[in-house]
Amino acid sequence: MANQEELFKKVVAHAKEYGFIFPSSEIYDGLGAVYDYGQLGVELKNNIKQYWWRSMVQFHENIVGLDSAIFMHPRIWKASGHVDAFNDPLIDNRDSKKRYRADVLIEDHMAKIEDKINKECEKAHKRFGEAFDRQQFVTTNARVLDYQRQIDEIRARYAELMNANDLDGLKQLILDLGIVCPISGTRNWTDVRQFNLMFATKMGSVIDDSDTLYLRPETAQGIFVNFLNVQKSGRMKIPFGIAQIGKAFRNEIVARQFIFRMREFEQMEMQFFVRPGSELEWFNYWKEERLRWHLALGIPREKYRYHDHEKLAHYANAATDIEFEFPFGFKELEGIHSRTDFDLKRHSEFSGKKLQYFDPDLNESYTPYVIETSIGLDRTFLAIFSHALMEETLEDGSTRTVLNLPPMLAPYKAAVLPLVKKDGLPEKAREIVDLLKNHYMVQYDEKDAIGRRYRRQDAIGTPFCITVDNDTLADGSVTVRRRDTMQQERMPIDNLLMYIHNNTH
RNA sequence: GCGGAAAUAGCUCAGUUGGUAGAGCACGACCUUGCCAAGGUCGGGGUCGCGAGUUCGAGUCUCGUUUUCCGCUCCA
Repeated sequence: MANQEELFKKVVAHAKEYGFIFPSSEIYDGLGAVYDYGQLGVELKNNIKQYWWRSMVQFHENIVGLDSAIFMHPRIWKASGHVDAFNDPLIDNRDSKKRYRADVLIEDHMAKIEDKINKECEKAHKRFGEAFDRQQFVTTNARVLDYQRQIDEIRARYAELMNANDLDGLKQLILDLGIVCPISGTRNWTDVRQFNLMFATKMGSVIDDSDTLYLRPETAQGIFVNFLNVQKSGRMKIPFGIAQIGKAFRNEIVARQFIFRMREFEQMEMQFFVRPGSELEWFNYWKEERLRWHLALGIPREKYRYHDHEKLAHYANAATDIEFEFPFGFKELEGIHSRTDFDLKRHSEFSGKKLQYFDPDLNESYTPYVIETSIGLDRTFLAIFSHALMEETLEDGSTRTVLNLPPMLAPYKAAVLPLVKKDGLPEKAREIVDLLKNHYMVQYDEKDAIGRRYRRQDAIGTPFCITVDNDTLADGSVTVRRRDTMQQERMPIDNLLMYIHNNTH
């Protein structure tokens, strides 16, 4: 495990040192859990996107793309359940380190007083037997009336505080009521804090509540609200899918582990619309299909595992994660969820628009069921990058650092290196760069000894180094040195394009 | 959010009881050389994360703060 931690530190350091990933706003002390992709990172990330897009949209005739806006109508997040499910005032007990919903603590406290009233009633019932009239008792007994008055007071004060969104007042109420932590039994509370997973901003010049917009916490809703647009304009027939790559934002309470959990991140999602009743069949299809996609990157099967959800979200009737063994353990990389007709039905309800599909085969209309595949782009980046980074011990006992990326994902496909910086070799190398750069990202490097330049390319994952020497000037041939084997092969310049093509697809 | 640890050059680190900030690598220029990371010469780069305090004097001591890492917690 210590080795794993060391490896993870190396991953972070390597990513920064070679320009893959930088902490955001670093010269201003950074911004928590936000990162920037550097000059090599953006290439790798774009290549991952392209690989996903091709495998989903280009290779499936019944899947089309979409790029919906980050800003969406605020009611969308009401319909999706995001507004209500994640807007709770929370408070921590410092001794037990447990977190509670402040409103639940207060409700529980009131319930305890309610219990006292019930106990008084029971006692009176025993005393008076059949003659006991609860209604009369609770409206006349002094002790019960006092309890009731307490409850009413708390409720009134609580409602007022919640309306005013007065978090300090809520804490004071908890202190005044003498509420203790059920575990530690102490009153050592932190301040009450409002946790809303969604970032809010304002649209328009008039600042009031109706103008509050949220930065989307997932890209899926943009697909659901465009369901009819795409289906009708694209004449799509069920089953069909809509794919989207885009940024999403979550105000995580704890965001850590490098780019694994960020506040601003990128998702690659596909919502697949199917006939009701066939959803579990399609769920299983995508479950297998998506794992195949990961395995095609050449990462061993044992680095992946499925994690089936037992506790399902409110919208799902089946769910599984594809987990990857990161340096810090198996963690979710992609989710495949059977979302039923929850989303389309809710949007239908909230928008008043009928979101249905007329199925010509069945001659009837229905709300389609949805299978979602949702993969974190940054997590995929981290999985590929951390698995690719290795320190290899060579035969002579020395080590080399290699970024063993799948060639199709490598930022640079080739580096062109003049063996020496004279005799016209740099000029010849430039010609080769010009030839290749129309088709591939290539790098030119003439600084330092040739072996050093090979190792530099190894460290950023460039699969091929093309070396120009004096023979090149004579016969138009170059040596191609492969990253993985360090073997060299001599070939005519004319063959380079085809050679790179054949080895990077 | 709680607890623990760390922060000095791009990177890895040194810096003595508090007394003028260093090394290696990397980077730039020039010379030399050439097929698997270490040639030579010269050079650029740090108000020691930030802010206070103690002191004649703080990289070093104290407090606060920010960021990162580890553990807990949270994650529709």
